[in-house]
Amino acid sequence: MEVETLQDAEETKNGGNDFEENGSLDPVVYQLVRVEGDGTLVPPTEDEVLQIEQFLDDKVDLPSIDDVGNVEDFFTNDCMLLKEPDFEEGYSELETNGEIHTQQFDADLEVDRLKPSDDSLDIPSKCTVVHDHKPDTEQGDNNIVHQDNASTETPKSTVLNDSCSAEKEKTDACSRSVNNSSTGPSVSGVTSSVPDFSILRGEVCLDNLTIRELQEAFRATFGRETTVKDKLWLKRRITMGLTNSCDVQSSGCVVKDYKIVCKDAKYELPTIGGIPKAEVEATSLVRYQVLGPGNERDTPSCSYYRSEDQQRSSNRLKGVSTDNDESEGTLQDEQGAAKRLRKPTKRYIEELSDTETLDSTGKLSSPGKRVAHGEVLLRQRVTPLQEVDSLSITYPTRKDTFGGFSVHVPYASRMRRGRPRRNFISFLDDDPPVECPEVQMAVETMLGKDGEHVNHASSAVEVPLSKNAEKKGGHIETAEKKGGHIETADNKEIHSIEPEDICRTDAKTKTKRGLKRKHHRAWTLSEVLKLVDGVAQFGPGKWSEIRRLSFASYSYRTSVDLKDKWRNLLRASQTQLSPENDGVCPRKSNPSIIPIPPAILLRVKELAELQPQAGNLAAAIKFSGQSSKAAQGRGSSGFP
DNA sequence: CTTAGGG
DNA sequence: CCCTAAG
Repeated sequence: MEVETLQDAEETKNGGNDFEENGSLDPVVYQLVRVEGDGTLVPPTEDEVLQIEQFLDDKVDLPSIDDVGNVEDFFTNDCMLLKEPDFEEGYSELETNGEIHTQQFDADLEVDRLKPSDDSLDIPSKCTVVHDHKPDTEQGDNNIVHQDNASTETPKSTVLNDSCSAEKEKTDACSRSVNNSSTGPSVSGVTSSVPDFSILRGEVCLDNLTIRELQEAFRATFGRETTVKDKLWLKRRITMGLTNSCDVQSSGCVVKDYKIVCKDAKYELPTIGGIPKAEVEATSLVRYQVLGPGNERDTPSCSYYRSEDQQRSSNRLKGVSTDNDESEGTLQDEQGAAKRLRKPTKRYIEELSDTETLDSTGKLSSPGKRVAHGEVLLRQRVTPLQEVDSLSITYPTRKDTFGGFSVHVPYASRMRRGRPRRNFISFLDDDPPVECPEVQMAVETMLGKDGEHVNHASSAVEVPLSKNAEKKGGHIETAEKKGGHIETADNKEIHSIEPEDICRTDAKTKTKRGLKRKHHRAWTLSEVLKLVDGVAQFGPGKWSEIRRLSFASYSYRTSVDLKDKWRNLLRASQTQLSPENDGVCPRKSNPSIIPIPPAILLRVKELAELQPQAGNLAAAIKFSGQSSKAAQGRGSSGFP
């Protein structure tokens, strides 16, 4: 089920939350259990709970999700959701409830959107008002249109699988340029591989755009093409993408510098706090999209780029007036001084000596280059107890016993950190034995004990920004306040092995760190947006502030997380927007990763350039990793 | 405890 | 994400 469909369902009904309002909600409680081969039921491990719990706080804001099929998938595996009263009806119940709940969490989205960033206010739990401004005529229209588009547009998988559909989309683009005779003034017939971000620059009323321009805007927004020719749909999608909200007006929205400004100025996206960004945009955009790195004027030598990307950034920081043609050494010294000096960590030292013995060719002088090497070493340490050859894929497995059965399970996914599978009946009957503190928290907040947090918790339903498209399980939320306890699951993950996990698992056992690794939570679009806005407000480095004010509702994001994510965003904005990559996912065009919308990356880039400029010059941002790669621009044969 | 950086 | 160093 796609988001817009759900949303429309809610729009037409507009009363999807009624049952929630009057509190007559049927307190159906789902419990997660594992079904064994003999039909016995076994309580979940903590891991499984965690997997499910993840969807508690994740909220859907991505344009496309696969739900229905996954729900079915979910039941084909060894986990299922049981309706507490009589789990025999679990299946049908889930389906109906699934719809209800999706509607509901759609409403929760609204809560989230309406929520002031400081999170200090109590938000009314219903937001039916939100949809009132939508003309009724449009609602019906939308319903039809959306269904239509769902089938005409490239399959949903393309949303999640950008690279694989690249070819197809290109052909689509070709045929489109033939079929579509509409003349877009600024959009050339040639579908360049680089999205035309300029379509969103300045003040553009989406209503005035042609279909093709809308498509281009869509592309600039989502980083992928679309063949949808429906204006309404396109406008809504673009607006949704730019506002990161499902609640958008179908018309009357004006794009102003990548952000949606509604005509009635009723709401406006959080802006980069008062910072004049127009000119920066102009320069940075042009440079990256059109000129490319190799075309910066005052940088004639190629070695300049190859040497340090931070130099480029520092130059950009200084604006157009890069009269600062200092030598590399000078710049590096400058930045080296700005950087906090730090002596190697113990672990690092250990690794150094370790690799020294293992591999004399290890470059001790350049620790940064040793990353790949280190990973290899880690992998080599994996010593699976057993290996089971299944379908030509060899998974490291270990033996485990489920209720008397001895089976092989993937090594990584069977870190049983949960309770033993005893006392199953009481598990169903008693209060949900919440072991994970996060789940505990979520449940508590949903129970309404903490009035301030109730809405936050229920509004924190979002689809991860990047998830494994091919093997994602269902995720339908059942967030209820009345003791409802949410279970969704990503079943397939149970059967798949993330190499990373193997490494981690092994590393943990090796190092005997009993500490539980924090449950991985993919960053969602809205989280990223919040982060970006936070940085815009408080500046980079004020992570605790950002966390307190912008991430009050996301208890699981620490300031370190924010910092890390920002670092990644910087890298992404560096890599993903560079002309060489043609906007394609850098990492082997990994299909499982939904690229961060270019619009957001642009903001990141702007901030990265703006902030240090405001502060001191030497505080240039250091880009690492791909920076040298990204900097190795090819020819200066610019773009049209 | 917070931030910065390397892993 | 984790870990550690430095404030």
